Amino acid sequence: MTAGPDFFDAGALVGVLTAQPLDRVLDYRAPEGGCHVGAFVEVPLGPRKVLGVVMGPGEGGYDLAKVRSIIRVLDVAPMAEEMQAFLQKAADYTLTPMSAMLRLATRAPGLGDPPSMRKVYRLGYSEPSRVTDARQRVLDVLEGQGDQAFTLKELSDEAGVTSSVVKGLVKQGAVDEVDTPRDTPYRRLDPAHASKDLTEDQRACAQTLDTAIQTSAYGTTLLRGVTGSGKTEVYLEAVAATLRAGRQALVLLPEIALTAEFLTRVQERFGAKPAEWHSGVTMTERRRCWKMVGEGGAQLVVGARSALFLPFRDLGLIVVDEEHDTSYKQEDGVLYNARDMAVLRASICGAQVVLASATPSLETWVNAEAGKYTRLDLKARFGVAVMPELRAIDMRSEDLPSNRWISPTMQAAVTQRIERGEQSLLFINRRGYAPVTICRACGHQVGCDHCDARMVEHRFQKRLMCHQCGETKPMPEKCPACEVEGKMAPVGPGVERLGEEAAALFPEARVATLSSDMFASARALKEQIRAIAAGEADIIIGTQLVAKGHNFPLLTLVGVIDADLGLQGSDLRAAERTFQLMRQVAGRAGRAEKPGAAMLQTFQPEHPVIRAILSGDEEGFWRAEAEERRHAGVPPFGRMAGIILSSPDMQEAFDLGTHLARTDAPLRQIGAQVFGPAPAPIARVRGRHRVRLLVKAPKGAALQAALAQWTGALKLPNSLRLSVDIDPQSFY
DNA sequence: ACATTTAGTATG
DNA sequence: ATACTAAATGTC
Repeated sequence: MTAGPDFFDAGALVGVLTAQPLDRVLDYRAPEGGCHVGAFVEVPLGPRKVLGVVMGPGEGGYDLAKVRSIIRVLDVAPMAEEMQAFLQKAADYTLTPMSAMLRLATRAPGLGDPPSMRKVYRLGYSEPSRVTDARQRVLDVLEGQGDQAFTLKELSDEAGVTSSVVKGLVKQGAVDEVDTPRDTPYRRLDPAHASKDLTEDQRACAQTLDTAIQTSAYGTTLLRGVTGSGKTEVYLEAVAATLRAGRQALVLLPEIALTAEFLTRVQERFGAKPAEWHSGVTMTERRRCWKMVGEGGAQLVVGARSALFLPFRDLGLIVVDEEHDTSYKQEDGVLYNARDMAVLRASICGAQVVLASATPSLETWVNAEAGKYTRLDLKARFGVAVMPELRAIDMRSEDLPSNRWISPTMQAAVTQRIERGEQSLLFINRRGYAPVTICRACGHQVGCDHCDARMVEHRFQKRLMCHQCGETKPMPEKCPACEVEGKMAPVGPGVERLGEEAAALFPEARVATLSSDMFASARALKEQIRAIAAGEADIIIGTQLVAKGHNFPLLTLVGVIDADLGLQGSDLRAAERTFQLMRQVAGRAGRAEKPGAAMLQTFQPEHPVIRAILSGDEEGFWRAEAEERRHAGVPPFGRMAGIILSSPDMQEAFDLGTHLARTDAPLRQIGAQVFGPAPAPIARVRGRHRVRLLVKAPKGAALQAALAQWTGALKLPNSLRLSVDIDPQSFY
């Protein structure tokens, strides 16, 4: 109980932030024994007991007779000053109440539980009467790990014996059974356990990262390298350097499905598995992870984006693997981009960030070009990869009935593969239901008269609507550009529809469909992928999912059904996404010795993006795309925000949106424009209709302040909810 | 008249 | 969030 400016004696007035959605600090009296700033506490709130954190001295100004007392200080590591600063800055940036940030940062069950005990096992002092094989393995494991304690499960698994073998040794005193607090430290990771032989290239990159880590200062590095170039080995060396420096490391992965494989690699490199943090982890394990991260009993955490809000004590490195992946953007609740928040957190606590990707996001590429990030390029390990033959199929000259998507040219190419016993992949770059209206004669897409966006068909109203500004018009009979009649068609083939078409076109072929919403579990999906790799399908139909680093040795043709869907207009990142997908998918075709080909069906073969993809000029693509965005004043050369209004009543949400759009004075003040209201990217969530406004502001503008002023003036009815999405990712 | 659902409000 | 109160609606 040290006194000091951050300590409050029993009965002193302190300010406590609770995880309840009251966006202010409430006054309480310090408990028996006093408390420090940052202490996690249990406080009475109305009739309930809730979790809170001591923020500082109380504000006063509230009837002192009504101030209640903190019930107790919880038995967890207090919130570090850096963590508090991080949450505050993240709250300010994303315009999220601090209470919501605190909730994010305390998403572990049973934090307030009294400490309970569990049994762990260590090497004992007496010899066992009979040393069987199984018993010897148990003793070997314990001897190999020094003074490390194992749970019964960890020990028996590691030794490959049943728990009764361990229990037998306990009875004889050869193994010690000790009661310890329930949440035990994770096994130590040994940075020297099994250093891999790195290539010259990898070693150079690892060396640069090592040097950066030794500065103990903030810095961000873009680590570029195609699949198979050994990015993982390089950043695992950065993890090793961090562990040697005695600091903690965090590796963020975009998909839970990929963590199991990654954990194995960590174990091979460091001799033990790291802590894990994602939605699939059990409650008990979550609590252990949270507590141990705070106490320093976890050196490395592998997890999903929310792991960024764990209470690290001394975080020295954050790796964001596949940094361009869109799943880093949280799309409901607190809206944040984990990649950007990683950089923010690192800059506060003096950590290094490694952004790893084969196809970085444009934001990251621009930051690297500007010198804000260090850039490291890994060359392909096995010499220059053989690029597949790339060509466009001009859909304007293909003879194709409406509602058919596989062109005769594509069909011929697939037939050829089937005859040769090779596989074809038909790829759809489509997310959600977002049809585009296109003229099948000239390729013209119907655009909005007021915006840069193209119009999409609205299912209920049988009209075209601009999802940027909400403008509608009837579906035109003839093409506004080439005047041909009856060729206007909504484009939007689904995976299922494409699967049916393939089955009809190739009745003798085995068609496998890969779509994330078609599998109940990650396991079922993995099994399907394994079966395909083994040659149990002739034609694979897939979405983004197949672009994610699977190896199909028999695959020699990739056909992109709708290369245009992503291009032009409604999504500012669409060109970038299309490009990234093509690069990944093209790399997929013909990885083994058989030569591969990629074909893109397009109505716009002269489009710069299609041309850049076909020519394979990566840097050229980024430069051209950056230039276009600079001209348009959109991210990263301008700022954007979305305002999402949700209500059970669509009209109510629209009305408020219209009202907001009319009272945009605070935004005009900073030179920002408002578009909308229009249906939000996800127009209905749990029975609530969602309407969105888009705000576009110049780069230097004080966007958050203006938005706060703008939306703060409203008094919302209970049924309506408003949330602000800074740097939105979805535009459909 | 009473129970049941719904909307609104306060929480130190 | 959540527990409570007040108001509105429904049932016997």
